[in-house]
Amino acid sequence: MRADAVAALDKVFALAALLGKEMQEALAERGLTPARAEVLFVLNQQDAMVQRQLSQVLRCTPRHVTALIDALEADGWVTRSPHPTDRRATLVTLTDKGTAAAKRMEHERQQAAQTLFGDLPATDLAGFVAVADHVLRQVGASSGDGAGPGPAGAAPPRRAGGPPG
Amino acid sequence: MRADAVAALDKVFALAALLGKEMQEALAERGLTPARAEVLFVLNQQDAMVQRQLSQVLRCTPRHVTALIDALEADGWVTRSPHPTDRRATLVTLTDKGTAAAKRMEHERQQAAQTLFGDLPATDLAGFVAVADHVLRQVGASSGDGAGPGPAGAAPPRRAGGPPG
DNA sequence: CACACATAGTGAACCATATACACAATTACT
DNA sequence: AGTAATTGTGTATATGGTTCACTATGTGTG
Repeated sequence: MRADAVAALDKVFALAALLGKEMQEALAERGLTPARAEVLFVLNQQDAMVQRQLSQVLRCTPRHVTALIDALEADGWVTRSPHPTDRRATLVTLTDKGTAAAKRMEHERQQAAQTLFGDLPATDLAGFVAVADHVLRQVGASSGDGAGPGPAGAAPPRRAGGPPG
Repeated sequence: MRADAVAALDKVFALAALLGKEMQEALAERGLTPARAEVLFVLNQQDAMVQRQLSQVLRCTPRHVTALIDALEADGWVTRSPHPTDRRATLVTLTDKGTAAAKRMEHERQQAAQTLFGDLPATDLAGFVAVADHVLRQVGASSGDGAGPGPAGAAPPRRAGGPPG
């Protein structure tokens, strides 16, 4: 039983919790939520989408897309328009406000990456990413083999600082 | 503008998303949710707590604790009992079922850590944790200085595999 | 003792994320 | 023409949260 492995797992969740909270607060200042911001992000990459497409890209139900677009449309981030050929479908397009927000967020994402990782040696960063990739592979492998219930209590200390042991 | 920094940030979020999803599914199989599981986790560490204490440890509102305990009590994970001296307060105690679940989750958390990180050299792991710590410090520093809006669009690719550039 | 004030839990109402099911309109296929 | 698939959405539900108001207590002060 390696204690450093447990510490590493705790660290990942501490990081996720802190970054997630930070991001959420920054979004809230703009009147956005994570889920809605992601819609803007996706629409900024592949302009104008039908809701069905969005539900596939976002990996959520079509029903939830309806709700997200309802909210985004109400606040003027996107507009709904009829599909030119398919009268069942609805096209979702970013407004100017939505486009500006998406571009700003994309820029700030890269800026944040520089702030957080920018002053680290390239080798350290490469090592970090290599370990992360290793773990990502392990997750995929252990979840697909049908052996056991998986890491049920993996991340109890969701609020940074937890018990590092 | 370092591209590897952006890639590293993406990796962190990919990791968080995947592990989080994995954990949530494992908990669901036991009839638990992340928030409720955390209550069991906390109660297993510091046995028997008053709800007010719980709200402080969990960093949520007392009202939400009421809701969480309602759900946990309904499913037999915990019991409410009157505080011996303070008639306003309510003591929350793990049932046998709750204790067993908490211990099992704690065990599986350590097991998961071994699976995910166990076969990595100690030096790699130490480097990983060092980078994570560095980032945690950076987050704390950049959020407290009141300069700018923070990483608004830091983690759009919440569903693994996003655009690594 | 009486009164003011703080504390503990909760009802009511609300928002965000997300799901399943049912259903009407429309399109595609036979 | 008729059946099957597709698209969006109404309704209901679960989870994670919050704020506000209110009751029942405890605590401290004059």
